[in-house]
Amino acid sequence: MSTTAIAPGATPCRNCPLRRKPLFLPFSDRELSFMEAFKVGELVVGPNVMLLEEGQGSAHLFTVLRGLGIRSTMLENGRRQVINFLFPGDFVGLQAGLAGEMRHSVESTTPMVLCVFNRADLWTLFREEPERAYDLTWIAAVEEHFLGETIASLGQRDAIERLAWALLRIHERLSSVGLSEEGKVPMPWRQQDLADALGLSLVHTNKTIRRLREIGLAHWSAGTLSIDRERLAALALTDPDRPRRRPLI
Amino acid sequence: MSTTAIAPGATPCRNCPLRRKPLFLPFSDRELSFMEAFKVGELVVGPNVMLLEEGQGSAHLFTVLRGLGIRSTMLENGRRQVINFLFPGDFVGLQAGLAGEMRHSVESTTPMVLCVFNRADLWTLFREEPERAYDLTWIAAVEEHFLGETIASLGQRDAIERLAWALLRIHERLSSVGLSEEGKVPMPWRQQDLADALGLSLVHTNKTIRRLREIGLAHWSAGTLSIDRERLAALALTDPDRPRRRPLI
DNA sequence: CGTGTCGTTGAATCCAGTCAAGTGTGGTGG
DNA sequence: CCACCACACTTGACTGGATTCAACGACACG
Repeated sequence: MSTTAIAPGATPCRNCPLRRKPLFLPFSDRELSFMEAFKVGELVVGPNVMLLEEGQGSAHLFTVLRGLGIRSTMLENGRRQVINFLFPGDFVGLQAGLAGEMRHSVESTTPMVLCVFNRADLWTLFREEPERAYDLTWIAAVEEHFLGETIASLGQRDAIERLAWALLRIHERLSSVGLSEEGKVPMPWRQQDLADALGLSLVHTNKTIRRLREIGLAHWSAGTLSIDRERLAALALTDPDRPRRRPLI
Repeated sequence: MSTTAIAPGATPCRNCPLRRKPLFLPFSDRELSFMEAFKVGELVVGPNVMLLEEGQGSAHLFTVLRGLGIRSTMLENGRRQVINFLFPGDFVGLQAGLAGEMRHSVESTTPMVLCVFNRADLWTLFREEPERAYDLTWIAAVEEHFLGETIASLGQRDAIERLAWALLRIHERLSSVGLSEEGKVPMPWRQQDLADALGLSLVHTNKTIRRLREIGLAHWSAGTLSIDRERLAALALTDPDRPRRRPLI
């Protein structure tokens, strides 16, 4: 069911975040040639494939081109925490790229296509392409912000607020990468995944989702999610129009 | 009671993380001269001073030279989440430095001394000092890892495990920057701060700390903390000797 | 057609939050 | 000097949200 293949010298990463925003803008010729040089290949995997495993080193960094995934860690007591979900445009493996070992696992949920880079090329990037390096750090800082927001949710919101916040965030993120159709977005993860992400039990997650459906705030079935954005945001106590990405310098 | 002062051209940051680890190693002459150039001044503040405020822009980045602080955000429902505690060697404001606006507040707990940088110099850093830029990104990646660990704690550990984990982590961190004396480290934060960091109520935090004291795992009083490291680690379900920082590339 | 996975639902239990009151300490001003 | 207040820390009692246990239905798959 799951296949992996690296296709060296494949087409350049038009969706790659290793450049200035906004997403989906075409690269310049100079950028294209650079990406070609830095890129090692393209990784195509089926669903439910472990891309990076906790505790192991990796010679590669990845950029998600297509598909959705999960970044998670296992605690010493055997419980699983989903750190975040992976969307197209996400960068994966910087930590391992810098520190040399993975502290978390990365696995695909849907089939995925990833852009593969050589870890060893990272230093070259910083030396010869300061703009790219700057963008990379910017991505890390944005990522850090999102993790901070997650911490706030796990620490200070109750179950229904957490669910509202998570579904809203996922819906926004998928819409921003063009995966929304008539307000519906793909939602391929299991309830167990969402429960592990929000620090809730599977049972309570299920019942809370039911509550959201009953009051008409979110419908999630058959791998598809549709929401009442305004009212969900009110419940999540989050300003949905809060600015996220500002101009650099 | 609280004073702030910027002293331009002060002594270079011997404790600054903008360089390769380990901490406390002296800078090379080249590094020193660079730090002198990049550094704008030194910020000295009293306890309980708001250094950066949520929603505001800042022209500066900081490095903690001395003292302890708090990084926190306010949720829309008025509840506070402490993202993390600040120790000597921490870098503050990268997110604002890149995104232009703070999404969280930073305040001092004890008197602090910080190294001040110009946000606008960040791009110069990337262009002219790729090594420093690399180190900066490495710091961001390490920070990201710690936030991931916090997420796992808030999501998957119960109250006593969270406390054990937090006290262990704080003790380790303070020891690593040389603030330990005979196993005792300063612990200037309030129980309310720790509660807000761990997503627990003040009352329950208090009672859990009491439990830890009664079974002899941690003593925290009068701003001083001492722990039984081995048994606390066993309770926190964390391997205390897990390697944290590996060689670069 | 058995098997496994995921989703769903009910009941009982318990951990953690809330409410409320009390202690101790340091600072302030009469 | 002492009354008073502000603040952090304690402690007990009650409540409730979330977990756990358990069972069942739907569906895909070999």
